[in-house]
Amino acid sequence: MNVREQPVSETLMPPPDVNRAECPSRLVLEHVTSRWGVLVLAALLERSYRFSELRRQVGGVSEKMLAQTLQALERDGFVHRDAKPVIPPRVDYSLTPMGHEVAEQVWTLSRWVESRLDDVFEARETYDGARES
Amino acid sequence: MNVREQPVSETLMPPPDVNRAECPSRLVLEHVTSRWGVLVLAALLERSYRFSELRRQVGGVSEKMLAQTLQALERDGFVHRDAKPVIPPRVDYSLTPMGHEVAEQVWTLSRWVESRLDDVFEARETYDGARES
DNA sequence: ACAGTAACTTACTTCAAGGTGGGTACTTAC
DNA sequence: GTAAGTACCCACCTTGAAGTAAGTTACTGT
Repeated sequence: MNVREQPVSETLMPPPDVNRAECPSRLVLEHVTSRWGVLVLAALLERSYRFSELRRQVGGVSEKMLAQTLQALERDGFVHRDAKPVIPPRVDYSLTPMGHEVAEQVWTLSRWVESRLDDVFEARETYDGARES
Repeated sequence: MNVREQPVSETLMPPPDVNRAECPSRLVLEHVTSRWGVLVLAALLERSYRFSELRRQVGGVSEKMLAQTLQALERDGFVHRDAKPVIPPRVDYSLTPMGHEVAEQVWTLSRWVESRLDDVFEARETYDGARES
C-alpha cells in the first residue's frame, strides 16, 4: 500500500465541517457570532479601542462580558491586546490580520441587517397577522 | 417652523444602529447569528429541506430548537415554510430572496472559519502557552 | 490621608437557552 | 397489531449565558 505517515497527528482528524456536532469549528464560529463578539469585531474594524472606550462604543455590554468576549477573541487569534505598563492601566485592543478578515464579514452582515430592518418588520407583521385567530 | 409631518410614524424612530442597546436590529442580528440560525441558513442555501432532513443535516439540533429557530427565521422573513396538506405531514423549508442574501453571508463566514481552523488552533497554543506559570 | 482612575476579577444571582420525554394524528410497512 | 415515520407542541428541568455589584492594584492629584 505504501501509505505515508500522517505528518501532524497520529489520530487523523476529519476535515472541518460545521454541520458535525463535534466539529471544533463550531466553537470558533460561536465566538465570532456571539452576541457581543459580532459587535466587538465590527467596532474594532473602524479603529482600535481601549477597554473602556469599547465599552462605551458597544452599547449595553457589561465589563465582565466585554472582558470575556475579548479574551475569547484574543485566544482564537482575532484580536490583539496591547497592555501598556502604566498606571492607571492602558490597554489597546486591535484586530489581527485574521481578525480583520472576520470583522469585515460581520461588519457587512451587521450593516446588511440594519439596512433591511424595515423589510423584517414588514415580514413580521404579515406573519403575526396571519395567525391571529 | 413649517416642519412636515412624518409620513410613516408619529414617534420618529432613530436610524438603525446595532451599537445602541435598544436597537431592534440587534434582535434580528441575533436570530441570524444564533447557534442554530447560522447553520440552518447555511444549509438552506444549498437546497430546500424538509424538517427532518434538516434535522439530520444539521448535526446535534433537537427538534425543539430546530422548530424554534425556523419559526424565528420565518417570522423575520428569511425562511419560507411550505406545508403540504398530506399525511404523513410534509413541510418544505426554503429561503426567501432576503433569506438568500443573509444565508450567503453566513455560509461564507462558516466556510471561512472552517478554512482557518488551523490558524485558530495555533493562536490558541501560543496564547495558552504564554500564560502557564 | 483620601478620592479617583483603568482594567480588570470574583462572587452571587437571575434569566433565557436548551435538552428530555411525553403526546398527537394519521399512514405505511412488517 | 404494532412499530416506525412525520412535523410538530407542551411541560418540566438543567445548564450556561449574562447581569450586578463589589473588590483589586498601584499610582496621581488635592
